[in-house]
Amino acid sequence: MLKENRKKYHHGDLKPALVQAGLELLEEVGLEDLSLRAIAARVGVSHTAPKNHFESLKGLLCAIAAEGFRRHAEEMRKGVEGTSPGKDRLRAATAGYVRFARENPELFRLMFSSGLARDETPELAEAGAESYSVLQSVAAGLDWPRPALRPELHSWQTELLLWTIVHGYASLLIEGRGPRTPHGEPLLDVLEIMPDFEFDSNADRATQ
Amino acid sequence: MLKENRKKYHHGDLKPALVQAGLELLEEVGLEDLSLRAIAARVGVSHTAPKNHFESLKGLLCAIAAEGFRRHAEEMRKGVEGTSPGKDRLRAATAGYVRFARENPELFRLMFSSGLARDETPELAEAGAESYSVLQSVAAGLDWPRPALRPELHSWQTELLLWTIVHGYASLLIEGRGPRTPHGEPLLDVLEIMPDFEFDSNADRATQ
DNA sequence: AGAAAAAATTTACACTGGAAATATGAAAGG
DNA sequence: CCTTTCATATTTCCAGTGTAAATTTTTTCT
Repeated sequence: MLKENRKKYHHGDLKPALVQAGLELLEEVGLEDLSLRAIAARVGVSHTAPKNHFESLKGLLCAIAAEGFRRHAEEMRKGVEGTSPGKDRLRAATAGYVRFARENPELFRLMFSSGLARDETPELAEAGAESYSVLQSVAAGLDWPRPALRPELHSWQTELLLWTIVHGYASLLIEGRGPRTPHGEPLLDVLEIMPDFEFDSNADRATQ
Repeated sequence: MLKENRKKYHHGDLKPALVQAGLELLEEVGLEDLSLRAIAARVGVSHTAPKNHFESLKGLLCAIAAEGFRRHAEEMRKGVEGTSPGKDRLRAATAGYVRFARENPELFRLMFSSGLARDETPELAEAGAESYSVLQSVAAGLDWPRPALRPELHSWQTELLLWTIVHGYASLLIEGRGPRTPHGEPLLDVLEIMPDFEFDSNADRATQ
């Protein structure tokens, strides 16, 4: 009986509005200065209104981070689609991963460096898994044949290695601690240091 | 004229005492709940006393993080000394890096994920560089001969790759987002996924 | 219409970091 | 020895934070 297109009561859709406002404010003021009261004020409600939709500030942050993971996954998928398994796909996925971090540094920090994973909601866990699954599918294209340097690596190790490299890279980059070229400029392309995985045309049939 | 062993005035050595108390409280209550007032209270002074030694809370956090980087470097050096350049040294350094992160997760987050690098003090910058230099010296042992997979990699790229892998690994580990084996257990040894660098006895002479 | 439930506000409280004025105590100069 | 000086620490105050409880407003259901 709910008419979705009609404003239902006081605000209408406060819950998603808070998430949206939080996403905006997050990049504007930074993670440490993001406050529940400021988010509520931007939406135009009192600072206790969110309590009806989120248990606490942490709950709201979980929802914001979850939306972040969905966009993170989308950013990688966007680049990946249309590429063939192998180097092009790897380039597209890693580029998407790093691009997302550079364009949403505070959101990226909320997702990965805020300790939110310790008490994450089911929604957040699922969104995080969705993001990782994109990387997994890319790694699947590298799984067979195996990386030349470690012929004995299992596929889950290849995935982990890929994730570790691209994540460490993005983390250090947005934190301002490197990576930099010897000339001091930020190194923006992770592929410049990515170890060569071995590709050939048989990669397709290995990707189930 | 200063007699170091005698209490000099009100407190004595408030500055290092605050850093020490901060290091302790940090791991006890976590980065987000660490407060200036709690640190001051632990030392037994008023919450405005730190103002005489640190410009603000951020300044105190910088001093804590700097001490963290020194211990971080020490943790790696401790394992590295006595090893010969190559795989053993790599194992020791990476193990130290990850061990430090596991034993001081909140401190590690303060050092690398708190956005402190944006307005870091000279002390913090120097301590961070000291820590990185240990990794550099280890990478030097891998520099010649070059990693098998990317024969064209420059030495700074090898350093960066090594740093990226071990840092991404430690970050994901303490954040609880992986890395995990397929059975769900945390993967504690980064070498299980580390790409093989090529070593031989000539590595020594290449390390100047 | 009236009852029930949901949503949002008001008020209050215990925290936080920082600014300003004040007090304390140690060192230095006569 | 006494006083001055100055770094150190305290007291007081303020604006801001998240959360809980009681209350008001609006929607929904019978």
